Amino acid sequence: MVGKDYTSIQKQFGDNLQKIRHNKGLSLRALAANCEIDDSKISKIENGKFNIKLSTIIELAKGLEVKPADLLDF
Amino acid sequence: MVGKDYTSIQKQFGDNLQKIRHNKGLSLRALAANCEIDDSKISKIENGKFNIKLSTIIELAKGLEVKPADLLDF
DNA sequence: AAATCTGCGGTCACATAAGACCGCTATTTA
DNA sequence: TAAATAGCGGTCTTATGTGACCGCAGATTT
Repeated sequence: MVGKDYTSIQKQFGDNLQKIRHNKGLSLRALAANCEIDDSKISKIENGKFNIKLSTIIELAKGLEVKPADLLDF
Repeated sequence: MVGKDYTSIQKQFGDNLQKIRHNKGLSLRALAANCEIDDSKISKIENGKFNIKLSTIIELAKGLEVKPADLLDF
């Protein structure tokens, strides 16, 4: 373990992402189709397994049709 | 060039970051001291040279005393 | 029962952010 | 005029996110 642990933030982000996706009534594969991100990866993100990059946040927001800032509103 | 190009989004993020930093009257080194991120790296981020991770967005927000979402509000 | 959908876990090569440095050029100030 | 201060560019190693896959269990639909 070299750096700090960010799994808590990753989980918060993931929970928020999943909540928004459910609100939009989208399945993992449906969202995946909208944003060119593999569905298994979105699953991992929702479960707090990744410290994703800015570009991925942008893509997810696009696929969900929300503002990028909304994904960080938690 | 393997993936998409996100420099435009990186630049927008960087501009926004710099604007907020200036609003707070902080120098690169002052902000760096607040968030444990090297000042030269913050400079590069502000100039759109990095596709930073979620954890870095969180750290910058902490150092600037703003909400993470504010950094994506552009 | 069979087909489909949904969420999720794992693999592997590759690209790149992170982290910790150094040092230069201006500009400001003591 | 010397010394901080501010912005920025470059280097090197290491850690890890990305992208593209595969396959499975459980629920739902036909």
